[in-house]
Formats: sequence, structure tokens, C-alpha cells
Amino acid sequence: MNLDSETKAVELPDDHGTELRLWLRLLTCTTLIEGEVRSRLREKFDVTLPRFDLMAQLDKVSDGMTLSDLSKRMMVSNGNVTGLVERLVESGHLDRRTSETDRRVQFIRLTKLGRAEFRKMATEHEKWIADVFGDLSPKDIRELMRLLAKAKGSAQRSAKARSA
Amino acid sequence: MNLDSETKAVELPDDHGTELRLWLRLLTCTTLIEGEVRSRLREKFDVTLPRFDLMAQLDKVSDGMTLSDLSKRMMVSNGNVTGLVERLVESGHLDRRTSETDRRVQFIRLTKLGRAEFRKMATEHEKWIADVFGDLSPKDIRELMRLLAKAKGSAQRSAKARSA
DNA sequence: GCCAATTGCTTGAAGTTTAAAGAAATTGCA
DNA sequence: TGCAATTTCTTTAAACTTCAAGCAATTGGC
Repeated sequence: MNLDSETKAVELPDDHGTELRLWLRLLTCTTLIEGEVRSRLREKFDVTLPRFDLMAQLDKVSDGMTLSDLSKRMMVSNGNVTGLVERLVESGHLDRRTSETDRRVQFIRLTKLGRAEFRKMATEHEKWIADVFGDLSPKDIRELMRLLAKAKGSAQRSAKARSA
Repeated sequence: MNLDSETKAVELPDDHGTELRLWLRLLTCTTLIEGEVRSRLREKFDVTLPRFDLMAQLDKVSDGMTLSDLSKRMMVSNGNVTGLVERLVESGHLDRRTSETDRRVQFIRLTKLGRAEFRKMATEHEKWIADVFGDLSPKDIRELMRLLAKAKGSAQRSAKARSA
């Protein structure tokens, strides 16, 4: 009887505990910060996080974006974006225009109102985030950025391998 | 005229850009992994992520947990947990029992079926996560753990300061 | 013991989210 | 050209989520 291999098999049926703990910690951090941002957005601006996120994507460009672009960037489903855009057009923050060369395509832009309101929120938002990470040194931040970039690459590789 | 202070004021109206980029990267990582886990859970086990998360909390304990405990640990609202538990009791995965000493309190446990199914899923889940972080060295993982712990502490401090 | 405050949970409304199916338009290829 | 794939977007159903209001039970002064 091979005691070594027996013991190993029982105690280390592949030790993936550290990765799991890492994932849970990552998730906890994100959930915590997301909840905080959500609360503050509601409290100070009476706006939901998804709407803020959508406007943030649109604020980056001047000439509009299609629904598909939005759903890819926000990493949510197409149908989801349809509904969000609908409500934001309704409230006067967004402007939708059908493409002249491809009638399936809708270009979405921030209205003047939408951009003005977003800019106000974004300024505050940036301060909140700075405060949230206030205990981290510049070096900590650089290191986190680097490691998260590596993690992102790894996760993309893993996701791609599955769907292939 | 003081050129220095002028320039500074224009170019650095508080530079919080790095923190914001860090937050977006953190969020992207989490969203990416979460989406991957969600897909695989649905695909292989036909279960939703929230249900898996809830069962994961209950699997840690043998003698059950109250709804409040669950909502605190999962960092979601009370009403949310009520609905989730309801559906999982319905499907035979959970068991609810009213406390004898405090009739407001409900103790929730995994049924035999629930625990068996969860264990199967958890084994697979752990492998997925190990693969997701597969490109990271043990040292990378240790560093990420450390920095995320620091970030979590910082975020908690920030959240607490606001609500105070 | 009384009763205001607190705690545990549920409910209802509004919104977000996904997955899946489908409609409309365009593209590419034989 | 013809028409099968593809792309873009919408729709639908079910589930998830939050917030706020509310109910019932318990607790902590007094």
C-alpha cells in the first residue's frame, strides 16, 4: 500500500482553494464598492447605477454609439440596453437616430441635458472612488492595476477556451 | 501672476484618474468572471448564480441560518432573500423552520437533495475558478489577495464614514 | 407590567437582467 | 439575381434586485 499517494489524494484532491478565496475576495470588494456607488448615486442624484453606466459610455464619444456597441461595452445583453435606452430617451437624457445607410442601426447620443447632468455626477463619482481607494498608496494602485490586468487576460483566455 | 499655481489648477483639478481606472478594471474583471460562472452554471447544471450563491452560504453551516444572516453574508437586501428562499424551498433544495424561542425567526437549511446537488456543483465551480486564474503565479495570487484585502478595508472605511 | 424602539421578515412597485425567440435589414456567395 | 446566413434590434417571460412601507414579535427602559 502506497501511503504517500493515498494521503495526497485525500488531502489534496487538487488544491484550488486559494483561487476560490481570491475570487470571493474580488467579488466582495466589487460588491461593496458597487453598493456604495449605487447608494450615493441614488441619494445625491436620484439616478440608478445602470443609467449612470450607460451615460458614462456615451460620454466618452461625441458622435454617438449603436445599441450593439453599448451592450458589448457594458457587458450586458442587447435586450437590456433596449429597455435602458428607452427610459433614458423618455426622460430626455438620450437621443436616438436611425442610421441612413443601415436601417437596423440606431445611433444613440447624450442630449445636451443628458451630458450636463452626467458631467455633474461624474465629477462627484470620481471623488467618491478616490476616497474609496484612499488607503492605497500609489504603488499599491499600480500593483493592483498590473495584477488585475493579468487576471483579466487569464479570465478571457479561460472564457474563450470554453466557448471554442 | 503666478504661473505655477495657475498651471497646477488647470492640469490637476485633483487627479483622481488612476483610482477611477482602477475601479473600472476591478469591475471589468469581476463582471467578466461572474458572467463566465453564470453561463457555466446554467449550461452544466441549469441553475442561476444567485441560487448557487445562496446554497454556498448554507453549505458552510450544518445547522441552518436565518434570513437576516443570509442577506448580510450575501450583501443583498432582505426582500431579495425572501424570494430566493421561497423558490428554493419550492424546488425542494431548502427547508425552513420557525424558531421556537422567537417566532419572527426562520431557520433555513439545505435539504439532503439540496446539499448533494450543491456539492456536485461546487466541485466543478472550484475547477472553473482555478482555470480562470490559471495564468497567475502563486506569488501573483498572494499579492492580489493582500492588495484586495487592503482595498476592502479602505472601501469599508469610506462607506462607514459616509453613513456616519 | 407597560409601551416605545428595535428586529425579523414579507409585500409591492419599479427597475434591471438574462435567455430565448423573433422581426427586419443587410451581406455574401453561388 | 436569388436566397441562405448574419447582424441589429425588439420582444417576451421569468427571475432577480432594490427600496420603502408595513406587520408581527421581541426587547429594553421605566
